[in-house]
This record gives sequence, structure tokens and C-alpha cells, in this order.
Amino acid sequence: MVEPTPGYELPLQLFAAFRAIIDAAHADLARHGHPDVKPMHGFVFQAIGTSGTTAVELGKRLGISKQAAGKTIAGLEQQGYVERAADPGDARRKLVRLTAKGVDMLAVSARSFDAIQARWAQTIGPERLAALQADLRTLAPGEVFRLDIPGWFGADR
Amino acid sequence: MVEPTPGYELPLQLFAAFRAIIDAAHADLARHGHPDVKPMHGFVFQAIGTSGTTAVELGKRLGISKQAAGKTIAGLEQQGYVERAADPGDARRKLVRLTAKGVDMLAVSARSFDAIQARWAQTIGPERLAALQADLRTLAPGEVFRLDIPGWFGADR
DNA sequence: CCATGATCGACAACCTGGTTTACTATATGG
DNA sequence: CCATATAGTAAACCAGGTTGTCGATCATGG
Repeated sequence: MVEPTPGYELPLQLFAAFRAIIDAAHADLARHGHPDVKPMHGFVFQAIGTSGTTAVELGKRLGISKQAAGKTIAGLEQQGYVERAADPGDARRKLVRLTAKGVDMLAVSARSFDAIQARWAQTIGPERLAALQADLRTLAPGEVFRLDIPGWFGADR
Repeated sequence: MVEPTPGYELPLQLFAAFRAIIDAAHADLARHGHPDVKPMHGFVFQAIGTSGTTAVELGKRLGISKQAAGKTIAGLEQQGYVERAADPGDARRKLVRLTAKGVDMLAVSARSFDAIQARWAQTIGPERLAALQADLRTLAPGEVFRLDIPGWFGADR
């Protein structure tokens, strides 16, 4: 058995695992008062962080245009997860910060991710999970997380 | 150090690894005569397979509506990757099959995925990679691969 | 001190891909 | 022979991303 699996299975497995985590986390979120957040939003909140940011900065962190970041912020503002305030030191900028609701969502999702990780550690053993993560770090060295999934996946150009 | 990484890193690592593979494969494809295929298309080709399928069947396999499948097929047909023919046994159905170009693309991508897998095996060691794949299979047991990434990622639940 | 250039946020037009709803054509079974 | 189910297509719409543009506001160099 030199070649147990065809090479195309590896990316599928990676993605299935990714999706399994995200789905589990969002099932958790729905159960804890955040039924309307989309998978994307979690990453946006993470990128905003507790100290706030601006549209341009958010765009850079997520690897999308500032316009796209602005649209996302507008949507999140309407849902009550973030709020915008003028920057006292620079009238061009608008500070984007998480509301209490946004902070709560971030806390719930952090707990959820930790719980999932713990469950996985229990399933395959903590040392196996640690090895898995170490190997992933080696193979896909830590780049910034980029959020342009739809465009990346579907558009090439 | 009981908890070396916060739980939210795990999905990010998984996705980064997934993306690294896909990007490498498509760089390969671009170098071998298929510069205009998008990440999505590879999965579509895989779902069509060498024996062909229909729009409805394709939609089921990819977890998207038959209309979306039809649109994708139309695009691929225009690019010369698939062709449609009437089903002699059922005048409602239209058989979708890969053209020679489509088959070639599938072959190139298969070779590419194998090469990437081999490279990874070399990097972390074959037994580590085997362990990684075995663990992923355990943690995200083999579901059907679903292609509705854009909608899934961005749609509410 | 001010002109020039860079930066921030917003708007508009457009693209891709997905969804729902609706309709036609063809099978199939009571 | 008719009722129902299925295959494919089209239209209208939505979400999210992109580029291009613009006004307002800094920052800097002459």
C-alpha cells in the first residue's frame, strides 16, 4: 500500500474538517442567542477585535477591498453587532467597534471553538491533535487569514 | 502549557492548508494549458466524472440547485470543457460529458494533487501525513463533498 | 502658509454565482 | 387516457466582491 489515497482527497478532507468546525460553532452560536450570524461574520469579528478598527484596516486584514469591507460593516451595523464613531484625532476616519452584542458573539464563539478543539483532542488524543496542528503550520505557514472566499473560489482573474 | 493555541486557530489552519493545496494545483493547471479554470471547476469536473451526468444529478452531488448546476454547465460548455447531448432513452434528459479538454484538465489536476501530496509527505514525513489524513477522516467522517461554498459561507442559517 | 499629494470613507456600475418561482416538455403509472 | 412526477430552462432577485470615481481631510515640502 504505497498510495492509499488519491491526492485529490487531501484538500477535500481539509475542507470537510474546516466546515465541520464552522458548522458546529454556528450551531452553538444559534443556540446561544446569535442565530443570524453567518460563518463569514465570525472571521470579521475576529479581525475587528475588541479594540476596534477602520474600514481600510479591516479590508487589509481580510484581504478584500476597502469597499467590500465597508459594505460588510454596514450590514453588521444594521444587525447591531458593530457601531461606527468618528475618530476624534482624524476626521476622515471612522472607528468601527463591536457592540456589547458583538462582544458577546465573539465570546460565545471563542468558547465554542475551544470546546470543539477539546472534543477533537479527546477523540484522537491530545498529542495527535498537537501533531496535526504542528504539521499544518509547517505545510501552510501562517499567512494572514483572507476572507475573499467567494471571489477566490469562483472567480479567477 | 496546557492550551498552546486558542481554538479559533484550528479552523484557520485547516482552511489555509486547503487553500494552499488548491492554489498550488491551479498554478500547475495554468502552467499546463488551463489558465482559466477556477478552483470551483475542479470540483465540478470531479462531480461530473468521466462517465457523465445530468444537471439534476450534478446539482444533487454538489449540494446546489439544478438551476445553479445548469448555469455552471452552460459556462463550462462555452469554455469547451463539457458538452451536452440528448439522452436517447429519455428526451427530457441531457447528458453532460467532459470533452477531451475537460478530461485533460482532470488528468492534469489529478497529477498535480498527487504531486502536492507527495511533496507534503516529503516535508513532514509519510507517516505523519498518513496520521493527519487518518485523523481528519475520524474527525470529519466522509460526507458528500458539497460545493455551495459561496452560499454556505455567506448565507444565514 | 499654502499647494500638492496621499488617505479615508462612500457611491455607482458591474460581475459571478446562488436562490426561488414559474413554465414547458416528456415519462410513467393508476 | 389522464394525473402526477421529473428534466431542463428562464426570469427576477440577492449577496458579496471588484474597479473607478469623488469629496473631505490629513500631511508634507517648497
